[in-house]
Amino acid sequence: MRSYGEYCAIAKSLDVVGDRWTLLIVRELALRGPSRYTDLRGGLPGIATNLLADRLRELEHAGVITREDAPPPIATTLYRLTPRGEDLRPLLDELFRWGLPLMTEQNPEDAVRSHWLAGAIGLMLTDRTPDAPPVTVELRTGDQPIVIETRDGTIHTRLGPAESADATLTGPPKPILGLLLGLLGPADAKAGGVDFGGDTTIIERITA
Amino acid sequence: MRSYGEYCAIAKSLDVVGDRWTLLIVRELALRGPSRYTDLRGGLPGIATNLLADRLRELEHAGVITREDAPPPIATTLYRLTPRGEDLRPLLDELFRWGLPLMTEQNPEDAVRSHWLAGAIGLMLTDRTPDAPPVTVELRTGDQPIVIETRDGTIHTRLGPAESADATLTGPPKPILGLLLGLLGPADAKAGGVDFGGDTTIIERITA
DNA sequence: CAGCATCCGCTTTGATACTG
DNA sequence: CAGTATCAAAGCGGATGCTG
Repeated sequence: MRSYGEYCAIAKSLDVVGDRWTLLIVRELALRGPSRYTDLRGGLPGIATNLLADRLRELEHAGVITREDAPPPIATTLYRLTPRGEDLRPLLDELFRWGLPLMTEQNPEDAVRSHWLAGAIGLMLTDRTPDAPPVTVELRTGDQPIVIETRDGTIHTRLGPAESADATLTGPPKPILGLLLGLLGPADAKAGGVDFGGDTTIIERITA
Repeated sequence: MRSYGEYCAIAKSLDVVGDRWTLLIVRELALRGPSRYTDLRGGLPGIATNLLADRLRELEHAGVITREDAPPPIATTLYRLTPRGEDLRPLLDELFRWGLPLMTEQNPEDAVRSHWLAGAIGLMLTDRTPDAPPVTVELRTGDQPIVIETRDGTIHTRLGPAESADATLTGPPKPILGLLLGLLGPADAKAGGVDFGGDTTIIERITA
């Protein structure tokens, strides 16, 4: 990207991370941790491969990421956020918060990746009864299951199946999100295609 | 900008405000309040006028800004942030914070506008002795003076000359910023071209 | 297969000129 | 003042090819 040529902190930030795809690459590294080139591409559907290579170079040059050889026996290079790159997390959080209302419009051709939802869900849920025993909810939507766990009154999310879920939600991402956000009641969510499993009262405990 | 086509809140935010110039237009409206087309152009040196017109249309369509006729006798239209647009302020703040370290590099051809600095300076200064009598500092840099005032222990900034400043700093923006950020001592700031006026001990009171 | 580089058609941007 | 019109240059998306 051409520099804006402004002596302004906001413009200088955008000089570095304002390019198309750049912040989404940072998002991938923030959500997945150190990643291979191919995994990044999988999380950025539609990016041209040369563009990904260009952006990674620029981000490395700007001190936002580093490339490193993975420890043996894995023969690949990993891309990782530097501390300066980690400092972008609050910015990603703000983008997430501002964009959340837009999630009510799901374009049919929108790609869905569970890890996009997982990392963000923790930002919007709270455990209403933190002193009650911890619970586990599994969301079955997107390309892999999402596990929501309460620990010490805070919400944690991770990918992959739960060993034992107290409740499960299965269905399209939009009504599941609507339910968790408190925009949809259980009846509306069911009508939207969500299947409830296990102890459904738990859902109320963690919805916003 | 083409949509990223991702069912992800961050990507959906960027679908709306990720275009080149878009967030800088929001910055202008956030810093200046309701503005005329020509004033926006003045705060966005280098933007092509057709592009500004395009972006304003898109932002209006996205519900981020509104255009309205100014009250008589002024015959012009004003652009103003909607509440949804105001919600972008925390995002601008994060961009500002992340970009602040980049302000140590000032490209000689970087444009300087006082209002870019003024709105942001309040984010980084604190009054260390809030119980002491309020003070006023005037910065003479950029295209117009900046007034820093302490009120009730918090820092306020505005543009335009101060009626009576307790201290003044005159010179190039970079060393003035370095001084206020605590990166430069008074001697270094002087060496960088900063002229001190009035009671310079006040500067220490408000530097980060 | 992972990790790019090259090429090509298309879209977006930047610069300038022009108009109500 | 507040834009629209035009056009060259840069950037992007998609396909393909190369290298360890």
